[in-house]
Amino acid sequence: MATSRTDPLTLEVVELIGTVVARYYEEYEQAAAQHALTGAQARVLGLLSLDPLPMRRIAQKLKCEPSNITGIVDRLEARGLVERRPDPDDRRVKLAVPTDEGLDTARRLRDSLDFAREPLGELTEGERTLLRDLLRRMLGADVA
Amino acid sequence: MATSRTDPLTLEVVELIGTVVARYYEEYEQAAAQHALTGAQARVLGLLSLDPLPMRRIAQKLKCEPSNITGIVDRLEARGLVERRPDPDDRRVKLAVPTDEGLDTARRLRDSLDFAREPLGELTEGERTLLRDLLRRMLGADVA
DNA sequence: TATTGTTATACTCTATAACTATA
DNA sequence: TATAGTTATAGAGTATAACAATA
Repeated sequence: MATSRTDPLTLEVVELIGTVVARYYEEYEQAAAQHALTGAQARVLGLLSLDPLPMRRIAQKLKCEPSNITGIVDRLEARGLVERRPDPDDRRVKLAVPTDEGLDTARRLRDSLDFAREPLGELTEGERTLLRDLLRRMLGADVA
Repeated sequence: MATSRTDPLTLEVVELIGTVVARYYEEYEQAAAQHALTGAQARVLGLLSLDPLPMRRIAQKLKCEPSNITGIVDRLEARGLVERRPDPDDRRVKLAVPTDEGLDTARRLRDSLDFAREPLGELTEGERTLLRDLLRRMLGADVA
């Protein structure tokens, strides 16, 4: 475990990252609302648009209790964006699968997420490369 | 308004930032929970620990409706972490002021927020300076 | 017996609208 | 009239515990 740093430079970087986080979150919620989705619904739909998943796996990805996913998928299913399908290999499992409309909504949601694309326009290609490498190193094994 | 970029490099940086945001949020909620606070309560307490504020100003800072702040401050007040004080200049206004215990809790909360301090340990001082400058440029006027 | 998904419950956060006390 | 804070209400997310179906 690395020693915590409290020098002014590190504290400023932490504060800057906090600002990025706040702005990203805010813009994500706004983008979701523009598609009449809550943040949680948008996150689940975005996840399923990459790959259909059993209910339990969704909870693991979102780091919440499986019982919560029931309601979120209920609401996405009522909107016609997601379907529950039985898993032929294990009849206990239900796969949550996006419908065509769900995939389309997920795609438009991604396109409307201008955050960090617009601010990144302030940087040159070389600077974006530098930023990418620094973030990769910061995040370590997770993105290796 | 800058043109949105969809080149692979920019998309990767956006995804990396998304990872940072998810991890930061998760760790913030955990740190709050360790002090028996919700995320919203921790954010309000952290804000007030810098500067006591009228209820309405808290809502503006958190970008939510003023009616929500009533309940959050109610719960912080019930815990003895915050007090409502009348504003002598305008008797409509109530100032939310952290108690000594509230200030102490806010300080310990900040100390336990190791996020972005620990991962930043992976970077040299020169790299942290570089990251700081890139984030400043990205965020533009907000942090000028 | 263990696991998957669900239900039931309680709490918190959120927005909206109506209310009160001041200004 | 306008503003600050509150209350009332309804919807959504969250964790916990108990349950049915299946493994």
